[in-house]
Amino acid sequence: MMNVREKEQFLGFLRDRGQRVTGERLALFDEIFSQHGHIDAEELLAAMRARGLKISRATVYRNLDLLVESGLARKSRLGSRGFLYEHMHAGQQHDHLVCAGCGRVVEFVSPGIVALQAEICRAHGFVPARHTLQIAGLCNRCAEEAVPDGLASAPAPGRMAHV
Amino acid sequence: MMNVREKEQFLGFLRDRGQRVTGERLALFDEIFSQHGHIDAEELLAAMRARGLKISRATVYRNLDLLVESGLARKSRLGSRGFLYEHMHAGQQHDHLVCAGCGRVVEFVSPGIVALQAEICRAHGFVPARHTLQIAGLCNRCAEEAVPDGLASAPAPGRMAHV
DNA sequence: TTACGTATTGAGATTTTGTCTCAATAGCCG
DNA sequence: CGGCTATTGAGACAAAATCTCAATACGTAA
Repeated sequence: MMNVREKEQFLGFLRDRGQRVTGERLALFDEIFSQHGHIDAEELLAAMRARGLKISRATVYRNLDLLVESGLARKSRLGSRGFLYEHMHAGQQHDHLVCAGCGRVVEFVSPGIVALQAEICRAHGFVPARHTLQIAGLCNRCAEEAVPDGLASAPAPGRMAHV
Repeated sequence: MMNVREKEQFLGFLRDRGQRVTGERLALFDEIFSQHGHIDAEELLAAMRARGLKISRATVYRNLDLLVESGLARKSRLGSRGFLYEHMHAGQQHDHLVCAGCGRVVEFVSPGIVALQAEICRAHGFVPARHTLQIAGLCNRCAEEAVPDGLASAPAPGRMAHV
């Protein structure tokens, strides 16, 4: 089984707060860690039901928030409506590049932003906790507007990169 | 009258797109430029009605989007629900520092983030357009948890600063 | 292992936020 | 001024998330 470390972190989080380890919580954990990109609560619910699990919408919403509080998931708004969730791995903070044309989301990790965050917080007497950086622009394909067929390769969306 | 330059920009924007200059649009423009911080659509609607203006909710929502398209307003999600709007001054892009304790929002301008945005986009073949950076942390007052009475001064919230 | 107290769940109602409809109104242009 | 049509208003509608409360199941202690 993958995600042993993260699951332990989740169980520890629940124990520390005196909250119960329920079948629904474990199932939701497994589901979000089996998903690759960003996914919304409704899709997550549908995916779990498709696997034969019987779970209520309210439970999914409630426990997604719990996962976010535990630091194992992140809630963000990359589209125009609704929140999207993604699982997190310990200590790994990444940001998003969103194409205004096709909506494609590329994740990236930038040491620069971490330094910048510290600098800005120092200047304003804040203790930094976390940040959200979203850059909107046009991806190579959308920037060329009318792309000639068969010329551009089709790179896999949602890959991770370092800057 | 203030905001002459911005109002001209708005009128020009409408003309360029062949859209009409209506009383409601001008009133919304005046209202959002009379507001200082971030405000949501419902509050804006209430404020306009409190001034004796007769305007519909749909019109406020529609024209807020129009102001955003014109570049004179920005729509963001600083709280947990709903969108907040703020007026913009030509060419000025700022970001937000949000206190996780008291919710106070401090605006800042950072040349560093602009450079970073360009660098990241170059690395991924994106043409940069705009970005949203939100840093969450604890402000000086909240960081001290239990603040001794009368010790801390009460700085005005929502001020603008440069880094 | 069982029994108990209580956190958690499920199903649907409800709230919240924003969009849509379409007849009436009012800009804009000749 | 008069006509064409974008825009507005009022409320219906839709989407997303939260709330309610009885039923269930987790954790603890005997």
